[in-house]
Amino acid sequence: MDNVDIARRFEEVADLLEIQDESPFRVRAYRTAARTLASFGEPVAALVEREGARALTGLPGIGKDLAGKIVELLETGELPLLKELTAKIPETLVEMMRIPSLGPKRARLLYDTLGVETVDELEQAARSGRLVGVRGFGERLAATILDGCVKRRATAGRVRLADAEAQVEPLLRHLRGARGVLAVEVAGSLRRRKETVGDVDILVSARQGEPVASRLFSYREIQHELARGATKCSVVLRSGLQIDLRVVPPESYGAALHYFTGSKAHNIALRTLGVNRGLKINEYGVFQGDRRIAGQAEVDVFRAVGLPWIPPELREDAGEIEAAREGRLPELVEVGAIRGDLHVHTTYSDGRDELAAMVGACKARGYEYVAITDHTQAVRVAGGLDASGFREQARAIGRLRRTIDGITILHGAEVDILEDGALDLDDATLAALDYVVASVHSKLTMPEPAMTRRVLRALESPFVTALGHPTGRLLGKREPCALDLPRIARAARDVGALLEINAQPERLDLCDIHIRLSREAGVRLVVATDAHAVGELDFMRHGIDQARRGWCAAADVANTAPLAELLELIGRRGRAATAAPALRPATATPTRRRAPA
DNA sequence: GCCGTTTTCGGCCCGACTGTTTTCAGTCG
Repeated sequence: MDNVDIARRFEEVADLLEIQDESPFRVRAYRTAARTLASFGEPVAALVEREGARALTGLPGIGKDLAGKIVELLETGELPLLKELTAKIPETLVEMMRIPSLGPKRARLLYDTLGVETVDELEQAARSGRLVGVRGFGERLAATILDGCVKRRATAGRVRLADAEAQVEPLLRHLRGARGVLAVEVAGSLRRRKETVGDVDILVSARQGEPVASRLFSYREIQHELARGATKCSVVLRSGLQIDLRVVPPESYGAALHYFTGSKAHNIALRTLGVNRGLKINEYGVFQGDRRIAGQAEVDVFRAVGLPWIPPELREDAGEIEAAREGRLPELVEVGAIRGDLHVHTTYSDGRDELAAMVGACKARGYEYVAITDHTQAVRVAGGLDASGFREQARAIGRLRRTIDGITILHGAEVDILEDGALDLDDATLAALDYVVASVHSKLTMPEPAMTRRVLRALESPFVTALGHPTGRLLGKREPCALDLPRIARAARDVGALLEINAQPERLDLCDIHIRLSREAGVRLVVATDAHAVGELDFMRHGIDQARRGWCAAADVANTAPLAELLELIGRRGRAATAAPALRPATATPTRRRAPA
């Protein structure tokens, strides 16, 4: 039972308590504890073993009672409270509660009056008209609920960040055309760069709300309206994405931006700081009595409670407020700091663009280096290379190095980690490469101990530079494989291997929590696109978003280093001596090659 | 259920909007 498992149990308890109309503060206590656990870098089991159960009460939001429940879960894997709660009401009500407009109260009411227990039953009840007539339910609410059931089936609730962003850009441009608009900005989880978003919050600064609302409702992609108020509107786009729009006057814009960026937990924590200073913080400003003392700029809201500005990516109430107070906020890595892409495919395997095109595109981006990392043969669908294939590619890269200057080409591979942890390429071939990404592509459902052993064995190879897309997850499609990530991180640190933050929008693997945990374990990370075409080199920014959510500074990311430093870094592995000849042409100064035209 | 430079008891963030109901509860962020 790891931290995330325990956190999940606590969330379940919170949901069930809420449905049973328990004290909202008790509910919140479980949610706070769940968040603390989910983002805690070390397994709590290890903490308990080392310092005893009492140490748990040192964690934020965990007191004597919850510490006891954690220990109980660690020892027995069971939580009697959870059993007690599910004996009283079905767990499936929790799913029902996720339907928009249905909360704990209404879910409970429908269960009590109609015996509705699941989302499917809810949908049937809505279709048959049985909802109307239940106290507090009219035609409109029934229709909204039915719509929510259908949508839930279609989208499973959340949209990938990159997809949401692509839909929002044109809408933002549309809104900027409204009369009297001073500023338009995205807030919410999109601004926090969360990997998936439930809906999109847009904030507009303007004196008058009505022209902005009219402008919104004239947008052609709108499917239907959910709410239309003087300062707050909600619509659903044809794609199913929900947009919430808020209009505030300029003197409140900063406060509103902070407010609607969230996260909710971060806001609560910040407001509590305000309360302690006799301040009231809401979306209109920071108030001392009736007097507004801040609100125009976001930074002033933080200043009012004695904090520096905190980047949106960190606002999860996961230690950022404490770090800000103590001056420990990291200076987050930016996409402009990236000096090269270290995971790139070409037509040698399953890439869609030729070697020269990929290298040229990297050079055009201003990169100092690129690692060409085609698949090995185990990945048959990808047309992976064998040893002779890599020798042939090496010759092609050699020729290209003589004709292109200004960028250093590292010859690499994305070598498959086989079922037993062996690598899909012989040592001699691996030794001739400059950069080796080792990745799992098959048998992703192995149990955790076996999968962990498999990856640990791969990391033992002195030729492995980085572990590629470590958990193999595909957002919304495939769960991460069972892997003892903290252990992998420690092993990577000990052997000097890098952990990859794969920037493919559907991977974003590692996730934010694992990145932070790895960083804190002292592992160096690498943000790489895994590009299979020139256009995918743009994915770098998605990987950087993820790195920032994981508290990474530039120094935590290997490919922000200049070439010489990078080579030193990856050369720390045992293969430095053998790899040196292969690197020599790559490190030659550009002036020794082609003369400038 | 947590927490404490107001406190070990009594607080616990704050407001907009909807739909339903005749003054407000529920939901949402």
